Amino acid sequence: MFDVSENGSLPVRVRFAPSPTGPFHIGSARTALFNWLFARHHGGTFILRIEDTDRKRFDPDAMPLLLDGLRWLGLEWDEGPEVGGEYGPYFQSERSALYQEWAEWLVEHDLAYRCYCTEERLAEVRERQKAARQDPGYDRHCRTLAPEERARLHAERGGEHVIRFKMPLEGTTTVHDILRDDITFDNRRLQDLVLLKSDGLPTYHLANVVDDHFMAISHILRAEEWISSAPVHKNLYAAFGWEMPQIAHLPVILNPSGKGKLSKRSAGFTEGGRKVPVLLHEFQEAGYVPEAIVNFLTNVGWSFGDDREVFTVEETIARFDLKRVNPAGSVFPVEKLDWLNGVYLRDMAPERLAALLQPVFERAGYRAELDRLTQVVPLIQVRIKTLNDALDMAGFLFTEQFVPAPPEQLVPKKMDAAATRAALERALEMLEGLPDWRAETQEAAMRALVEEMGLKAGQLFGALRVATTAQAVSPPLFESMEVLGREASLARIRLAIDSLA
RNA sequence: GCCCCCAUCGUCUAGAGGACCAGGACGUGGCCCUUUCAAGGCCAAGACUGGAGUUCGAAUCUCCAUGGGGGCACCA
Repeated sequence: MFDVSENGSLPVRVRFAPSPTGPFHIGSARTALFNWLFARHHGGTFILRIEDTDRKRFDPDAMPLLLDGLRWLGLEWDEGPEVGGEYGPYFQSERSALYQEWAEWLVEHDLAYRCYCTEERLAEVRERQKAARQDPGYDRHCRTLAPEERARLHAERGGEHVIRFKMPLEGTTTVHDILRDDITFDNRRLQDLVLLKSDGLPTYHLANVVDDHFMAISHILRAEEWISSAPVHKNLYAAFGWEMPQIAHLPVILNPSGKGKLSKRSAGFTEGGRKVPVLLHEFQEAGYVPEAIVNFLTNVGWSFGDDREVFTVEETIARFDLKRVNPAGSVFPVEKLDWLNGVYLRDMAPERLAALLQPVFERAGYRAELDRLTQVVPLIQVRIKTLNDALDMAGFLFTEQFVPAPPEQLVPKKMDAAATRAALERALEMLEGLPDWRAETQEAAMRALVEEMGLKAGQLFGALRVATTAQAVSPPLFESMEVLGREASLARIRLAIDSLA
């Protein structure tokens, strides 16, 4: 039905094919991103296909997480759920008839067979193999059944069976991987994989081949863990007489703190004692922005060139080249994401940052109006690496019930409580008399006071900082006080003076 | 156990036989700036896993070893 003589000249059609079994993992997001970049670079089509053939692991929360996540990252799909397309349906659960039809076709052509083995027998076989130190795998018991025996088993099991692929028993299969060139497998090591499960639904092996064919997929970009089943897929294409898409296996992302690939279980603690986000929504909740995540992800396993680390998606699309993907797995460099996110936050238009900050403050229980946030942004923009950092940095500007710092924290180095109190009293007096509440006006007055009292600027400013913000670290003092407002600032200073009594 | 993939600073990477006593970035350390914290500027330390080949010449090619990773389901 598709006359594909020259695969390389076909229009580029790639798919991201997740299965809705849980939250959206950052590694999957990277696979999606690379597919998307590849499609956009070649002016091709990016397809989203939902591989929901595992009824046991299906998770109803997964779909919204997935779709929202992709959209949040800006990875719009051209065909798939909610947008449709000519090659649908895009849910595998709605394509059962197609898989059954082609599985039967294989059986009819003696390229696959019905297997009646029970799970118990399969487990037994595995046990035996383990005991005998043999390679695990199906023993092909049902591959060569005599017709009578087959009929007997069919009746005995009430017709329940799976369909298995008849792998060639000899020879080798060579798969051409775009990143790794030819990979050759010994067919004797390969399995008679299940194609159609006893519930009538396909396994990945059948579904991906049938769908990729009928959806006219030109290139498969999938994770490295599929390498070992690639030769079976290749044989399946051959059995069907279909041309196999070009294929590239993307490197895995490894766990930052230990061994193995990055997984949900990696969400432990890194050396710095910080929680490592692994799921896309965790990155979102931690206050990372999508542009930073996209930029960050393109730097893992791929590099822009020209010694550049920061670039726009448009630039990435223009340059993206599969051949530059590094086949080696890489540790997830979280610290670099913090830096990059900070870069994006600093370069962002202040209005936009204010808008992004609003929901963050509100979720944290603050009442944060946009115009107020807009005043605050200039004070914190260069000081935050994630949106959430703004909470610690500027929360004091939004609290309705101010909780003062313990009095001992008010006392600067080389001063005692009495001296601090005296300094604050004098400062209060001067601030109260100021003609206006601009930061410059405050600063001029306070610098004069420093002179007058023979203090160091850091001492007075430090005491005022703790008094007005209840923090040892804050945005610049006078700008903070300006935004805080005269009354609130003075009230907090009075509170501090009283606490030093 | 078997099969497969991979291998450059702590980490992410550049490097496709001579331009490399190996470049960039994050992180780290130091200095400058400075009211705290950042940001910014300058500087520094820091790597071709090992061994055999091939070659006039190897981080780059080949082989072996080692190390890391992935896979061996009626999960994807």
